Amino acid sequence: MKLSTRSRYGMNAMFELAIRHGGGPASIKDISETQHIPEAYLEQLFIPLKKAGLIISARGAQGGYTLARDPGEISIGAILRTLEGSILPVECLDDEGGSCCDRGNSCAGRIIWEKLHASITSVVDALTLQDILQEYDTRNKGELI
Amino acid sequence: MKLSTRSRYGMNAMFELAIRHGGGPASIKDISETQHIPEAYLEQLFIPLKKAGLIISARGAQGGYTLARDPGEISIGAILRTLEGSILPVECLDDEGGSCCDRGNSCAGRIIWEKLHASITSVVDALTLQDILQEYDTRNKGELI
DNA sequence: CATATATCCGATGAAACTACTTGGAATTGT
DNA sequence: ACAATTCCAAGTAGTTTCATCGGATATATG
Repeated sequence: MKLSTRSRYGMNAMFELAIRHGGGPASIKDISETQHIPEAYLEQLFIPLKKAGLIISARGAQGGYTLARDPGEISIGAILRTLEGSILPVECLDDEGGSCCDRGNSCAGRIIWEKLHASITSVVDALTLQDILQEYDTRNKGELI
Repeated sequence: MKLSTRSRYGMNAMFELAIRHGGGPASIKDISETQHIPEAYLEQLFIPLKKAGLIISARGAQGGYTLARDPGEISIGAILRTLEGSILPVECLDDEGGSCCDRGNSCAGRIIWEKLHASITSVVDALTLQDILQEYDTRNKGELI
């Protein structure tokens, strides 16, 4: 029931890439400094994000990472699923013969989870980096930087 | 992003108590057998649930546990919060001076979390054990027990 | 070409957490 | 008295999380 450090770091890194979108590639060093993420750790987080096709890398000097698509086309859900693994690990699913409890096929956990999962996915899949960017701008408007 | 075993066990145990509500107290032994929860482990889960005032215990022979209120008055949210600890552990909160990143007060993780949290709580706080009971009955209607 | 700058890659390690166990003391219905 | 049952405080094995380290590989730039 909480955002792991992994997700938070990864999320913030993606957010940072969104902010810099349009400029050149951003290096791990730059991102980790701005977002206060351990350099070597962030490197690891970028591996699955790259594999998932959410970011693109450029090796060598002046290299770094870029969003693979516009911020409006990358959903928070996609990022979260990539970092966190599947968002729906109810072990109590598809067990043949109600092995979950002795009370038939539908245990409480399953019923609850289904409702919870539907709610969570509807939120994170509808939300894009662009939305976060916008909200961020709104909030920091007028604040002392 | 998943229901821990702890939550699932605790949830199912509470569900079991809801089913038995109105009858006498149910012992840990009975519950753990029906719901396939390790006995000694369930014992531990009941401690916080009792402290939170969600269940009542009766010691001695023929003792056991009972829901403290009617199933309709116990929300899934209350149970989850009790078992899981606070549902809102964004470390990146109330840090003075934007220590989260160098980009002002509102980091991406925070914005996302707030939306996610609002969505989750609205679901789990509106849902009661009674609702689960009902859904459970509906689903298992006509099924071979 | 040489070099500094980066990503890539695989292994390793410490700390925290999770799931579960153990052993026994205290309480209470029969 | 006795058996059933909650209460309580540690302890433990396994997993996961959060990293770190060392070096190989690629590439702009001078």
